[in-house]
Amino acid sequence: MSAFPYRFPGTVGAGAVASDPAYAGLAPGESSGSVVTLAGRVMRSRPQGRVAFAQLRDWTGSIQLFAQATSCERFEELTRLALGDWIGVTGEVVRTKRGELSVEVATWSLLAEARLGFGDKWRGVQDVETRYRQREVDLWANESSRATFLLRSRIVASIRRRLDGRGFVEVETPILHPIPGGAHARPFVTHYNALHADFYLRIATELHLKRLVVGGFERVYELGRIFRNEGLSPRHNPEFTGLEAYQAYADYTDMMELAEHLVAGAASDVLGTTQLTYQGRELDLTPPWRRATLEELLEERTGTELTLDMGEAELRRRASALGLELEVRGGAGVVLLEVYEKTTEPDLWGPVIVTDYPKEVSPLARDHRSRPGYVERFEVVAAGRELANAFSELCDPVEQRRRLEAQAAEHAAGDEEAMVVDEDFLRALEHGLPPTGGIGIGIDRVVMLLAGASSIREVLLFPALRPEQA
RNA sequence: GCGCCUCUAGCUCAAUUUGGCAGAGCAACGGACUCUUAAUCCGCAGGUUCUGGGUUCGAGUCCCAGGGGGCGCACCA
Repeated sequence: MSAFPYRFPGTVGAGAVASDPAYAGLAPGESSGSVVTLAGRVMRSRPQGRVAFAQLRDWTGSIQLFAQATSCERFEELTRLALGDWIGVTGEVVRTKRGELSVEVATWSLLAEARLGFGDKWRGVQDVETRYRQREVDLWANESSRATFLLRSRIVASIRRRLDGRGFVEVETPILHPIPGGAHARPFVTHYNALHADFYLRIATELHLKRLVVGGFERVYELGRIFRNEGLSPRHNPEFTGLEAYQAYADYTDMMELAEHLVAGAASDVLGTTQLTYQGRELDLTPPWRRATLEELLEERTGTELTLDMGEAELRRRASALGLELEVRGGAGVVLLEVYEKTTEPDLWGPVIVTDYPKEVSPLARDHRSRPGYVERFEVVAAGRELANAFSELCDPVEQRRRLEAQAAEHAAGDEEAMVVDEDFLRALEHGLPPTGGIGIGIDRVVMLLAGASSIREVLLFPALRPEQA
């Protein structure tokens, strides 16, 4: 039997009481006459003989507790609480003689003990390993961490609200895929015992979502976890949150506007502005964002003209002249993209909408309506990082089969990240995919930008880490 | 996978270039205090210096191996 209560109903937020305008006019030493009930952790304790002060913190904020030996039940016991103990209190809202709005404790209950501490009361917990492995400690010890994750939640809510507001329907598609598809990445493999078959954790939601557009879901999105079997870095986690949205009767130019609407909209929803500072540098997300072709940006950055038309040999020659050692195999499109990613993308502060990618590196995007060899695709780059990837979707089942078979040949030749042929997807296209625009947005990276985080681990509650050995 | 950096009390950090008794603040614990704000004051404890070897009269410090973490590279079209 535990001495702790099973419930403690009727609480209001500490932050709400602290900022309630009803108490703003309360003079030092004055009582409000209103009694409130709160619960949270004791994060500071300043017993002082026959009176005592403490800070009570819950997830809405904190407020000072005030107690007098003459009016507070079990006063001595209250002053001996450990920092971090959970308590529930009831008392009158007062302002102390020194002017601090407080709740004068009349009755209280111990809800749970904290047997371990929450770090240095001034500096918190700085050790990043502890902060990642024991996030529950980090959230109490470091106010900025708590703020970041509350911000993340609001960003995700903002994006959902804006998509819902435009008539998009949220769906959930399988995470376990019999064959991986929709992106160029190595998958995690798992085994399904009942089917005696290996399955793959999804590397994208693309193919199922397009099948839903075929099924008549004209505006559809999924916001969920994607898994890629890749290395860890400050910008990569093996599981991350992706948004993919598909809109029938739209093309990639519509997706550009949607990207601006969602990202700039989230900024203004959660920060109240689209002009921010990231890593000490100004970043203005106010739409419209600059639009430029990949080749324009390449030439701006390198001072060298590099186009698909000049062919693989010439592109490789010019890349060498720029001092690049390319190890990629592939044609002109692969080389062009590689040079762009090595020389230009990391220095694009943006935000900029980078358009018109080589068809060779975009097996799911529709041919450009006026530029042979290119597809109607763009990426949004901000702070040197890719935030979004979008295209006019390839609708032609015959062309799509050709592209996937080419991918499958690459896969068979040893490229583990190349796609394989997904017959279910191709059959769906045979039923007719209308003109459709699609976009994928890396939610973690958007959160990083808006939260000012330099590492993706700062915006993931439980980032991937090596298991500790005994 | 490779390179560089890093690991000291529960937390935050010291420990004389160039090896010489491992320390402080906070937290905890005991006490004082009727308005504190990182409360203050008195007292008392607190260590496998990441692990295992080695060099040395002597290692937190130097060397080797291993582990965790950070950053960079690779990977991530």
